[in-house]
Amino acid sequence: MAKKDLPKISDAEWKVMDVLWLDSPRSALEIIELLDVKDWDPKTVKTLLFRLVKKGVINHKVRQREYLYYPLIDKSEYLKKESQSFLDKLFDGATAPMVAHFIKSKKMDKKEIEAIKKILEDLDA
Amino acid sequence: MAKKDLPKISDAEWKVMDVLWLDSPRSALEIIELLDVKDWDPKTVKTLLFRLVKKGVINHKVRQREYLYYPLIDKSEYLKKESQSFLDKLFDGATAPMVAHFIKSKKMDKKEIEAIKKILEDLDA
DNA sequence: CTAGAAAGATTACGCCTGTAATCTTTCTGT
DNA sequence: ACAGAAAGATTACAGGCGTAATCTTTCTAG
Repeated sequence: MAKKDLPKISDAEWKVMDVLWLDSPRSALEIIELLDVKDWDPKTVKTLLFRLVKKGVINHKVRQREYLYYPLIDKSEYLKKESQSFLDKLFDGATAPMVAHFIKSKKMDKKEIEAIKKILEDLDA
Repeated sequence: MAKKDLPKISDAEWKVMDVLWLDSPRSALEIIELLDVKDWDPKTVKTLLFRLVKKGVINHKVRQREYLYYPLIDKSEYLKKESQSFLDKLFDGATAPMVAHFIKSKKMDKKEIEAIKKILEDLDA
């Protein structure tokens, strides 16, 4: 289970993946419309899809004369990987200080704070 | 106070900055020795320093025939910026789910958990 | 059946990055 | 005073990325 070989996904590619992770398969057209980035040329999105296929992150099957794209790798894999490198790079791998940073800087409302407390309590159990 | 114009720092440059943020000013030689990355050619580090100067992230003053480098921008500025984009990209800006992700996936020890609880308690006060 | 539209495939292009090598200037030791 | 070392400055170079434009193939409307 060598999972270090996750292909790298660039920021722009990530936005495309977010659409596919939400629901798939999707045609190129659908993806273009569902993207939160509205000012990309359709050609640009096609390029990103092409690169993602080449990298082995997604694949497509044919429906008539267009493709339906779908992810080959779970978002959770990438979440784990990206979270880890974020943690390592900015907080030298130490979780608590990182969490502290966010808690202190992001001014969460009561509800969010309670949600986190709940999670912590459950850990104890 | 437009602070959006923080120059971008690459991963390799970040490692150099970590040394300077820890303590400065430092000569190129000192930086090379203090880096946790040991297999970089000294030339590589010089290049990174050069680029950082060009970007306006650090500066240097002359001591005899060598330079002493020091940061012009606080680490906290970059922490804020990078944390925010991490949060936006992976968790759509929602802090609580992000924190939950780390708490659940990172298996912190008792002490870390207590530390975070403490921070949360203090918020309430 | 044919011309234009629409999908996908290929190519483009400049900037950033990682990773140095080479060139230039300036000390330093003999 | 001069040669070699050492710092910094400039140049290199391939691969990734953002952002498309162009080329090719294939449908579809008349």
